[in-house]
Amino acid sequence: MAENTNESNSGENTKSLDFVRSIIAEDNKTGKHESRVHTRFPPEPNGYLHIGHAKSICLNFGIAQEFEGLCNLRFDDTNPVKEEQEYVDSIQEDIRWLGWGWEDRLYFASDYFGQMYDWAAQLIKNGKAYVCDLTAEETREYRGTLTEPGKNSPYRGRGAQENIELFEKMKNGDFPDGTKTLKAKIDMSSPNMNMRDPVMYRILHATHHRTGDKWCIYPMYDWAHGLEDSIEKITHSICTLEFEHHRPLYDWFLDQLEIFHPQQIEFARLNITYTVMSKRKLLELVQQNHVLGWDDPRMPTISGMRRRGFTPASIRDFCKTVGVAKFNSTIDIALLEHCVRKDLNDHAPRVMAVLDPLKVVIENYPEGQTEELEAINNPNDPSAGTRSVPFSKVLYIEKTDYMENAPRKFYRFTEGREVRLRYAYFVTCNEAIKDENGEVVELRCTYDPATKGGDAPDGRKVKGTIHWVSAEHAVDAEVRLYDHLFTKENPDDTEEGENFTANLNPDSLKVLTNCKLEPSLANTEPDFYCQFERTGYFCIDKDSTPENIVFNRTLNLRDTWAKIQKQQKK
RNA sequence: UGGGGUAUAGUGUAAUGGCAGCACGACAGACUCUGAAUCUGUUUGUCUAGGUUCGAAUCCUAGUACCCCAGCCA
Repeated sequence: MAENTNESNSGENTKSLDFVRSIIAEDNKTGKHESRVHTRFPPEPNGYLHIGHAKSICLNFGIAQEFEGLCNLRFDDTNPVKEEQEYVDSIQEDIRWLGWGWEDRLYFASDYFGQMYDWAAQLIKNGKAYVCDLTAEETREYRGTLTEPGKNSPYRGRGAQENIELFEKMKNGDFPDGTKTLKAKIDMSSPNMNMRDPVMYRILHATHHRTGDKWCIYPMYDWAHGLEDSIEKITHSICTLEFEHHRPLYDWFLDQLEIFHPQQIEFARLNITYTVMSKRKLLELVQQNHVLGWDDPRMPTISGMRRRGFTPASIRDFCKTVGVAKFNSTIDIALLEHCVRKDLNDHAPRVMAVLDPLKVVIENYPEGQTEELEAINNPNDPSAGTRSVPFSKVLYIEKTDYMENAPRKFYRFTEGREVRLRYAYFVTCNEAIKDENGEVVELRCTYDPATKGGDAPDGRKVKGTIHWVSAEHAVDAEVRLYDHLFTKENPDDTEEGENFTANLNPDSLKVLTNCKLEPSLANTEPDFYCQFERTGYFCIDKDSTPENIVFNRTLNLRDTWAKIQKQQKK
């Protein structure tokens, strides 16, 4: 089932299961559905997948894997005016990238339109459905309100034969859009609005991305979805909470038809702080150019997170960690970031790169000399080996690694303080040279030749170790820094009359163009990712070219010093 | 004020009548050639009020708060 997932836990073990898995384990035990487990992920191809979908994907494909069952990918393409092939393609790419597969079980609701039509005719013959001539507005009026019952449509009493004929004419395109619907005959006074004669088919003279102009009537979700599940012999139809009060209708259709009856189970959708999760809002961000596209690295879309450098394993880990329940919760984005850092920490090779360069001259280092120093690729993974990094008289370090009149707690460069250049030497700063504006532009330093490699033979210690890049050998690059897309935990927390976009973070993207990389980064693969030591995790952006190397910052490293500074400012 | 749901630490999530646990966060310390990682410790919780019981997060009763539903969207 899953192509490269490590997570495995048998659905039968005694570990605590979430409520969905508990239901399934129980059904398995009692032999319901012959102890078969078959789930499905049923996206509508009307947008890009986001992290909320990933939760559902991991749930459905994960359950199938754990219970040794199957999970189908099914496009719920019942509304041609909103759906496009582009989305069909991107959705498949994203699910595969996440590490899941569906073998030959790729299905489309549109392939079932014929069967659905026949079943509708059956309901009509049984007096359970009728063609209604009410307009959309009239239908709304007849439906009643939350506290008042609706009233029967004047067309409710049409005979079966008349209904059949009208329905066939609807199918044949004899009526314009919106003039007729097929409705289920249930109960206009039901306290559940969904049961007040819900629409099963509407007339839509629209070209469908798969069936073309073959159909001009299209089934509504409530009518279609259970049938799709039933046709595919789905045992457990897992969906989100808002479908809870659609379940009686889901059940009603299947009962009337007396066909295979899957069990619908609802769970709470995923919410995360500092971002939005509705397709509508994501679309608005894209269309109003608040972001650069669906795959903007700040977006919570799968494609955005992929471009940002989040790994499939970390997203799967996150989805597993957040759990499954019916409580409407909001997950702290720090948990997502934790899962990403955890995976990257294990696998990302370390390199040195300077984002905001400050020139350093080692005054007592021989002019024109270059030494190759050995650097460890991943301290957490000895098998990653080592590489050599060139050292010379003129270097770059981060501007933030020097401070004038630094406090004792500042372990980096300040006049007279000895620090270690990682894998290189102990170096002492003698003087900071300033430009006419008083800004520090260069550090004059001396090194201790006896400390080559980074250790002092006399055993003396230094508190600080900083990264550096040899100026002569440095590779230039552009680096894009990302931060939360919104400044508020809940972007919908707005002033009266404001839209969630009022909470957009103006600093969510910062582009740095004068970054200096160690030379090993001159040629990298398109999907290369790494850790810039002491800075964060980075990956090559799709905009990167050999002439203009572009890195995205996936996430910064946790930064205790920044935290201390922030506290002192308060 | 119709109906359907849900309430456990700052945020999530376990415990199915028997010691309220875990993760993330926060805080403190150890270690450190990444102020990272790692390790150790601390902190904070059963929505409220009654009841049943030797014993209640769990069962009962009554409240409270929040979410969802009046598309020919899904």
